[in-house]
Amino acid sequence: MRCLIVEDDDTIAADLSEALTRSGFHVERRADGEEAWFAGGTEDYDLVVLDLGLPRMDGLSVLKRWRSEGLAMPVLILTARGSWMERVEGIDAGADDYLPKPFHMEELVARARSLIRRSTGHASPRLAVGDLELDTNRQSVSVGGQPVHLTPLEYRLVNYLAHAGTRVVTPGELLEHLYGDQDSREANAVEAVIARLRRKLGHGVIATRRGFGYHLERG
Amino acid sequence: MRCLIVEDDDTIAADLSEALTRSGFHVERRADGEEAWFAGGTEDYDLVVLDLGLPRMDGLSVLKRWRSEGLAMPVLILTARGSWMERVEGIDAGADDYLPKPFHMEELVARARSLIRRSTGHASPRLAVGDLELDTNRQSVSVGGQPVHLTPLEYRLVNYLAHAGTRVVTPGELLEHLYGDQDSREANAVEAVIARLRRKLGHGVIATRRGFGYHLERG
DNA sequence: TGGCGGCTGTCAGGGAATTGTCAGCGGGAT
DNA sequence: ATCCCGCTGACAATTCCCTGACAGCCGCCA
Repeated sequence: MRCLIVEDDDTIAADLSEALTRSGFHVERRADGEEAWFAGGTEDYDLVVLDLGLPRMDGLSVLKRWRSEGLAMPVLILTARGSWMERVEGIDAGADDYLPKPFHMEELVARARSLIRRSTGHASPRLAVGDLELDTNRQSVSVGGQPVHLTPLEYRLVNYLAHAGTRVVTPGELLEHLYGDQDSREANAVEAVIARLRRKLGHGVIATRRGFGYHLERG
Repeated sequence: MRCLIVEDDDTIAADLSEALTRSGFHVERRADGEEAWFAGGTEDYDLVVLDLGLPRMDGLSVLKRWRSEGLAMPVLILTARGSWMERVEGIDAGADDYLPKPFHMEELVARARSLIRRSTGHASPRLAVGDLELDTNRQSVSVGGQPVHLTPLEYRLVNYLAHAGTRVVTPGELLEHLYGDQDSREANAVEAVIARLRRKLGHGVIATRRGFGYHLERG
């Protein structure tokens, strides 16, 4: 984990650096706002600890500029004790956390870890088999990078096939999973959906094993 | 956004409720730990505000139980002033934030919004999806630079969609997060709001995925 | 207190997308 | 060659969604 400390006071910076290093961060430090802004935009940090009172460009401006440039790394700001307005401003500017000075190093480290924990794990769950890509979060499907519009039933079928990987799935299995079996459709229903899917996805995606069932074509 | 307040003091709870409601949350409240634990496990909240001193089960235990059950919603705990040990414990138990009592409502609201941002993967308080721009600090919405006047309910819906990015949101999800589902509206209520929104925002902003739900149009 | 206006839930009608069924066709397997 | 399984286009029923109208509710102001 790579951490940027933005702090003009040498003593505090050294303490921060030591505590964070000890808990496993690779630490870099900038002492003024402009340098900090540049570093944050150029390098890729997992966490920024930002003091608000800085030479050349104050912390809030640095933060706002980062956010308006679309930089999303977690930022923990250090504020003066008791000045809650400052904290509100910081949060409104896009800070993820603040810590009033003076603070205990244990607390800083705890919050740093908490921020890291939060910021990771926002990946959207995706499945890919061959040319087919399926984003289960957005419930969208694409083939060779091209998004394809699917109806709910079509999506459910592809979803099931994708979860099966390249295993062969029988029509009966599909019937059961698409309709839940209580009101049974004619067996042909599945074939019809498959046909519509092939028209949309192209004919190289869903393969038929005559007598057995269907499976997705491996890449 | 749906928020659970866990607080045994009626006055504080009422103040919290009012402030959060005003800034666009649907608020529910529980007064003791056990009820809170149950509600948190049963319903789907976007945020929990948790007091530590509670009847029947204390706040930290509630929080730990939630986390051990795999519930990941953001939790903001209210702690006694100055007891930093309590704060560290809270964070270790899985809290995402804390606020020492007494506090200013503005700060609570700012932190609540910040937590929502973080949990939905947004850094800036200004969300932009396609032509739509939403300022969570000012609770204002504009399309293509033109400010649009929205009613509270309309704002809450757009707010929820914007935090979801371009993910497809089902009507049921909207129903739950806008109203909570204790008093369930007819499903049509959501459609009605969507229709009114489209009249105001234009018809290229909110897209329908028939059979799935709604999502904002990407830029 | 009473009227007024804004907000929001409900209802009913209509239009469009979705999907099950059917019948005919084609192509592999034996 | 023949049989059978599976494919496909057409069609109809159904489901889903949009919209305008209306009414209840609440807060505001005279």
